[in-house]
Amino acid sequence: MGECKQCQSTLEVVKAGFLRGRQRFYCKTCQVHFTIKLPAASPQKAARQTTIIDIAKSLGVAPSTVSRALNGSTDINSLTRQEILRVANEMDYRPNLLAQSLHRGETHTIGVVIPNIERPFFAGVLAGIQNVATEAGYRVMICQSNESHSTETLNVQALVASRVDGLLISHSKETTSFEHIRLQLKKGLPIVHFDRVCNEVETAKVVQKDFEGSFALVEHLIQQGCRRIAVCAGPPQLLISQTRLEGYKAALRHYGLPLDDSLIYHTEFKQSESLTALNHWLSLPEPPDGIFAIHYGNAIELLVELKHRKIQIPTEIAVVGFGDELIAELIEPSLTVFHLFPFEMGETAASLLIDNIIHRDTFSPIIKKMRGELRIRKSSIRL
Amino acid sequence: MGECKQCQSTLEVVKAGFLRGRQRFYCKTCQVHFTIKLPAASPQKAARQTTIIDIAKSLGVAPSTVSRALNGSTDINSLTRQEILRVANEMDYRPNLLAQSLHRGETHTIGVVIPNIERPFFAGVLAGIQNVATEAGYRVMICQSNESHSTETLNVQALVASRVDGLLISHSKETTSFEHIRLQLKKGLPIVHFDRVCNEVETAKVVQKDFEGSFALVEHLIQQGCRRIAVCAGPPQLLISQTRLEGYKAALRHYGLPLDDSLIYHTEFKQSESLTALNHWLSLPEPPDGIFAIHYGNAIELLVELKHRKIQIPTEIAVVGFGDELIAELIEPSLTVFHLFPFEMGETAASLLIDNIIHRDTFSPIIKKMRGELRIRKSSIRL
DNA sequence: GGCCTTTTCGGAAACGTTTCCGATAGGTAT
DNA sequence: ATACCTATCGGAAACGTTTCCGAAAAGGCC
Repeated sequence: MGECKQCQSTLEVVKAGFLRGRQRFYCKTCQVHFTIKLPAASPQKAARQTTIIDIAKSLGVAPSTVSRALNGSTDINSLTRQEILRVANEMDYRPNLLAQSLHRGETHTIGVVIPNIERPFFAGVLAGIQNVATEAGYRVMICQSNESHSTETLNVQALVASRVDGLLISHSKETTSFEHIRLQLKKGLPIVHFDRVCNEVETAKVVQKDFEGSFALVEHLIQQGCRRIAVCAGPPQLLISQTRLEGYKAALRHYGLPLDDSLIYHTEFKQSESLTALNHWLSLPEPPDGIFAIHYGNAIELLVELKHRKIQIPTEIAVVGFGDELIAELIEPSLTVFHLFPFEMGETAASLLIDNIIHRDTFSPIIKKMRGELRIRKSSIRL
Repeated sequence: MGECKQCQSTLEVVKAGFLRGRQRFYCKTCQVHFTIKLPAASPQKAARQTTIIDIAKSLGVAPSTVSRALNGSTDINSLTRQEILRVANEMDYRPNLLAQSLHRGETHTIGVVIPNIERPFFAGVLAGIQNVATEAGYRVMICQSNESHSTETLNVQALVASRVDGLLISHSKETTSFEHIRLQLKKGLPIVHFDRVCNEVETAKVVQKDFEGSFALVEHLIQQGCRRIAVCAGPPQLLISQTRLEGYKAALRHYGLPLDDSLIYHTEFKQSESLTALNHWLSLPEPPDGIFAIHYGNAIELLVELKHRKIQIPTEIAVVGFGDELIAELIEPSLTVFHLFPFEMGETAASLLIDNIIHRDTFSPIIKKMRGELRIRKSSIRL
């Protein structure tokens, strides 16, 4: 029998069931239950970072004093502070950001949700975001939706669980419902949309010149003599696809060209699709003499495929694309594009968000439009 | 005079200095000091996420019970659990990961330090890391060193302050001292190097076939008839530069070709440098008939510049590069490369690290070498 | 010496969660 | 009724910070 904790006697001790695998006892004199402690076996303790308490103990002061010394409070003797700073440095003290964040209720971290980190456009945006965020003392946590709506929702939840101070998001191509955004917005989380934005929720947004860029590209094709201009449109759900398509249509209308639905082909950013699109167009009684690809990836693919089929670019078919990359300049013939500035977009979005975080009250659902410029290259010069 | 908190009388109350701007009093009867509270003004309270305590209160149970219900403990009645889960769902409860991490002493987050997120190679690695990490329930925090040693050190410190469970790092080109790594290693932080590794510290490492790839590329050039092969080497400090240069030298030696130092040109990954390198080589009494660029970026630049100068590729000068990208295939002439698998490298590094985190005890400084393959294209086929 | 002051520090609460430990209520055998 | 048992819950401590509040000490002024 065990020995009672209070009376130290074993006389009136009886068994009293099991608790978490350990025998339980009851002392009738003391009317108290107890169990026998196991010799806790874990000498394998993970090395800890030094804490404020460690410093406090080693100097014989209170933790609050150490905190004051480290945070530059005036409520402290300068000699005490010096000593504390010395010891802190000696012990390589690093404040535990988790504890700080938990206490302050803010993490100084912003969450980013993008479709894919490998796409150069988004990588550029990320670099811009990091640049501004780091400058402002914010960390960045990145998630990829992989173009899946459910993953995007999970991403948002994960970032919210990590208690990010704000969210930057560019939607997946599947996303047509925005409840996951609305829910967090209602809870007061600052959110800024960029590139693939939506009209359904009231957030600050950073967008490209989607309409203007498309208009300029198509206008350029028309000025180069193209009369039947096909468009390789993106996923029809995406707002940017729609806006760019609008720009295309507006240009046709403006120059009095007919709108032919058989020349509009929607793709899902997948490799093979531009080929099926091309096959479709070439099988038409009147094939196109110009192609506008909403997404630069499709433009490159089309260029390669046209070359492969020995179709002359730009004389037989001219090609232009939206968005830019080194490859557009180096491929032959070089590709006419509407050049974007992803880095700047990232910077703009991040500074908008951080502003939004700091001044929660004076928020307005502003929409910022990034600059962009027509870069005319060989794939479209027919005159 | 103020009213004493204890005796509620103002008779024996005297002033007693100022404390944080507020008048302080002393009650002589009660021998107690006190100040008058200001009416705290902050109705503008940031919306809070619902907590376990909120759920507990709304159901009239203890927070520990709610925690048990949410974490699938057996120590709970299934009806109680159902109720708690229902309410939790209703209130859109999300556990505060900060509090969890603080308590558990682990964040389920891994830190990544890379030179630059915009470089396709690193973007690919990142994607691989994210893939494995997400699968294993880990979040990823990314920092860019921008090729600066001091920034890299700051990055490491920031990630440590965030209490990441482990670190993945690819060093900046400036980094020759590894104290920042050694310090964390001593504290027990699991660290895995990838790509730009070093020999100075004992960590697990994931590397490319730097030596073998270089050897294969140079061997290929020799087999194509090249006899004076120049090498556009990277920053001489980087171990991968050294290893790749070794591969180059070994191939020359193996085939009995002389080693000519004037054919070795070190660059710093900057744009203009490949041009100065080219100028240097072309000014030699015996210019090279083949160029091996350690970095694919330089290879592309050289290709463009050679075309620009109307120098025939590969007949006059053949070009090969290390590393691959879409552009290598699409440029004309297409570029012969030693193809790498960045995504797989990221996956390997991440799973190595996570394994290291979970089984801290059975760690060994293993070195994993990724696969790679010679992809022969037009820029080097002379026979 | 009494009154008032400033400087400097310690104690405790709070952030939200998990986990340890014990208490209680209700069993079931003898 | 006694001796044992299980199931289910609450309370409190802990993680590492910051911050609120007050105490102690020491000095100045009349």
